[in-house]
Amino acid sequence: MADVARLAGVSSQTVSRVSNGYAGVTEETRRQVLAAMKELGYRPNSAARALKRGEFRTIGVITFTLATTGNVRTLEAIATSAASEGYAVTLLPVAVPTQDEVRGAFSRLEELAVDAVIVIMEVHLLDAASLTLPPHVQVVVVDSDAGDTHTVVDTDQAGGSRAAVRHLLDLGHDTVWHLAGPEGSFAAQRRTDAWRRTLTEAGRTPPPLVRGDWSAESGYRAGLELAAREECTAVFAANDQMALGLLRALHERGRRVPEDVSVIGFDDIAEAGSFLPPLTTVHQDFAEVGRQCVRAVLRKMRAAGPERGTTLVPTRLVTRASTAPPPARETGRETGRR
Amino acid sequence: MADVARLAGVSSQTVSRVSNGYAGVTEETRRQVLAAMKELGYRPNSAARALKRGEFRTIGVITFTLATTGNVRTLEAIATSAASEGYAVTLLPVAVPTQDEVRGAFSRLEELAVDAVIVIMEVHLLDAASLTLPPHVQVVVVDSDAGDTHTVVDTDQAGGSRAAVRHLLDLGHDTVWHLAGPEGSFAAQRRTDAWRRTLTEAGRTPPPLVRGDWSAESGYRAGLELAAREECTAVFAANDQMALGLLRALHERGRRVPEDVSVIGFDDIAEAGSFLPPLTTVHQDFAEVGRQCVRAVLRKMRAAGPERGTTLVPTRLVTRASTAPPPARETGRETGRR
DNA sequence: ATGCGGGATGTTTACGCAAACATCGGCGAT
DNA sequence: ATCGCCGATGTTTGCGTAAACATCCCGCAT
Repeated sequence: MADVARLAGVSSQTVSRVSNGYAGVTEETRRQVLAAMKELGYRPNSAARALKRGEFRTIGVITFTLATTGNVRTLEAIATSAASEGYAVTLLPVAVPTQDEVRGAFSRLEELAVDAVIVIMEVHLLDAASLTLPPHVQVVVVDSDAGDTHTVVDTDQAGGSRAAVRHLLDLGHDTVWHLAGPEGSFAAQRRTDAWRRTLTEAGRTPPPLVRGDWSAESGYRAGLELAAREECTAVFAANDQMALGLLRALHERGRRVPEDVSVIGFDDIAEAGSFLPPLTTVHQDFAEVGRQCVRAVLRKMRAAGPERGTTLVPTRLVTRASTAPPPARETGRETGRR
Repeated sequence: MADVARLAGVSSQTVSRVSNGYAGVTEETRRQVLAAMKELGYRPNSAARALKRGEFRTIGVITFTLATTGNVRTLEAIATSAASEGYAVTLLPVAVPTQDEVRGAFSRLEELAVDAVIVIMEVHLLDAASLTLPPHVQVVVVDSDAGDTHTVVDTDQAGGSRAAVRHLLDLGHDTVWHLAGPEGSFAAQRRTDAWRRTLTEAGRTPPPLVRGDWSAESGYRAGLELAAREECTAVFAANDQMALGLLRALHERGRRVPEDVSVIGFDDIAEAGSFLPPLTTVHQDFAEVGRQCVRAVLRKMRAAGPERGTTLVPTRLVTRASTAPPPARETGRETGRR
C-alpha cells in the first residue's frame, strides 16, 4: 500500500480511500491511484482489513454429508447469495452426525474467520456444542424445528406434504400411503406428521407407515411391500429418490403407475421429470432457502439482537404423469361418489 | 489476550506460546494460562493471526454448479482432507461457465483470504482469467488436460474407460457402442478418446458415436436410438445417469439388459447398485481425488516452485448385473471363435 | 484585504498477535 | 565459590489497514 501511495504521489490513506470507494477523492487523484495499483498489482490484504474492521465478511456453513440433493442445493444457493452480498462462504463438513463430531466442527469454527454460521442439520445435535460459540457469531439453522432457540429457515414441509396428500385425495383416492424418511430426520418427521394430519382432517384413516432412509434402494424395498397390498392405490414418498425405487418395485410387480397406483414424490430433483413415468412431486425452492438463510443471518448480524423465529419457504406442486384417479372399484357403487 | 495474561499472571507472549502449543512453557504455567483462557472465553483472533503469519490457512475452491455428483463429492473430499490438515475451505461458486463469470470469481478471490486455489473446471475457461491471480496463490486443477501449464489431479479417465471397454470385449462382444458426454467436457472427451483407442487397438471398428449431455433424459433419448439397432449388444455410457436413462429406453423397447444388450456406466453413483438391473460401472474414487488435490496444493505452497504435472487417480471396475456375454448369433459359427 | 468554511489530503494510531530479541534464575562444571 | 549455560519468561516491534484527527488550500463573503 505504501508503494502504491509513493508511486501515485499520495498518502497511504488516500490509497485506502480509493480502494474502499470513499467519496471525497478527486477524480484525478483516484485515477492516478488506480493506475498505480494496477501497475504494482496491489491487492488489499484481507487479513489486515479484517483485523482493522473486526469482521471477516465470511459466513461458515456446517453440514453433514453433501450426499443429499437438498443439502447441496441449499449450500450452493447460500454460496451464491452470500457472494452477491459480498460475503464468502467457508465450508465445514461434518463426517459423522454425532455430537462429538459437531462439537469438533464448532471448535474448529471458533478458530475460524467467520462472522456468522448457517447450520444445515438438526439442532439437537448442535445444542450441546453451540454453547462454546463466540457470542457475536450469529446462527441460522436449516432442517430443524428449534424455532424457539434459534433462527430457522426451511422449506414449508408441512404445506408441501399437505398439498401432496390433498392432490391424491382430490383425485378420488380413499386414502394415501406414506413412504417416510428416516426417523432421525426432522424433515422426514414433519412430512410424516403433515401427511397424517391431512388424512385425519379429511376423515380418512392413515394406513400403516412404511419407512425408508431416503435412498432409492430403500424405496425399492418398501415398494415391494406396498406392491403386495391390493388396497394401496396412492403413495406419497417423502423424497424423489425413494419414489424412484418405489416406481421400479411397482413396475417389477406389474402394478402400473398411474393406472393402478399413483405415486407422488418430494423435492423435484433434476431427474424427476425423466422418471418412468415422469414423477408428480413437490418442488422445493432450495435457492430461496439459501437466499433466506443469508438474509436472515445478515439481518441478525446487523440487528445484533438474538432474533428468533422460523421462515418457511413455500413449495409448489408439480403435476406430471405419475398421479391419476384410482382404478374403478370392483363394486360399482363408488362411481356415484362425490 | 492481554486480559488472559493478566489473569494468569504471565505476559501475553506466554499466552501466545500456550495457544500455539509451543514447547518451553512449564506445565504449571500452561495450566494456569489455559484456565484463564477458559474463564475469559478467550478465542485467538484469526485475522490478527493471519496478518502476523502471512497465511490464512484457507484454500479456495472454484467450481461450476454443484449439480453433478463428481463436483460435489470432490468438493466434499477436499473440504474433509483440508480440515484434517488444519485448512479451511472457501467456496466460490460460478453460476455460468463463461470466461467472464470465471474472471469474476477470480477477482472476488483476489480480495479473499486464501493461500491457494483448487479449480474444478476446464482450464481453457480459466486461462484468460488466472493471469490476475496473486503470484503466491497456488492453483491445482481438476477435470482438465492442461498438465503443462498447471498442476492437475484427476480420475484416470482413460484407464477407466479402457477397463470398461475391455470388460465388454472380454465378455465376447464384437464391439462396444459409446454414449458420450457433452463435447465441451474434457472428461467426456477423454472417455471417448480412450473408448475409440481401445477398440482400435483390439482391431475392432468403433461404431458411430452417440452423444448425450450427462443427464438421464439425454441417456433416454440416446437409448431410443440405440434400441433400434439390432447389432448393438454393448454400450459404454460415459456416466451413470445417462446409463440410467439408457436402461429405461432399452426396457421400454423390449431389449433386455443384460441378455440382449450389456450396459456399463461410469462414476458408480450411490444409486447405481439399485438400478434395474444393477449397473456395472467404473468406480471413481472422488475421495482420493480430493485428498490428492489438497496434498498437491499444500506441497506446492511449501515448495514454492511452480510444480506441474498430472496426478491420476485410478479407477476400479465394479461388476454388477448389467453386463453379460452377447446373445448367441444366428449363425452358429461364432461359438468357435477365440 | 481578511477571514472563514469546507473539501481534499496527510499523519497518527491501534486493531491482536507472534517473531525476535532481552532478561532472569537455577544448576552443573570448574 | 564462581562462572557459564540454558530453559523459562518478559519486552519490543511490526504485520497492513482504516478510523480519527490534523492540516492545507481554495473560494467566497464580508
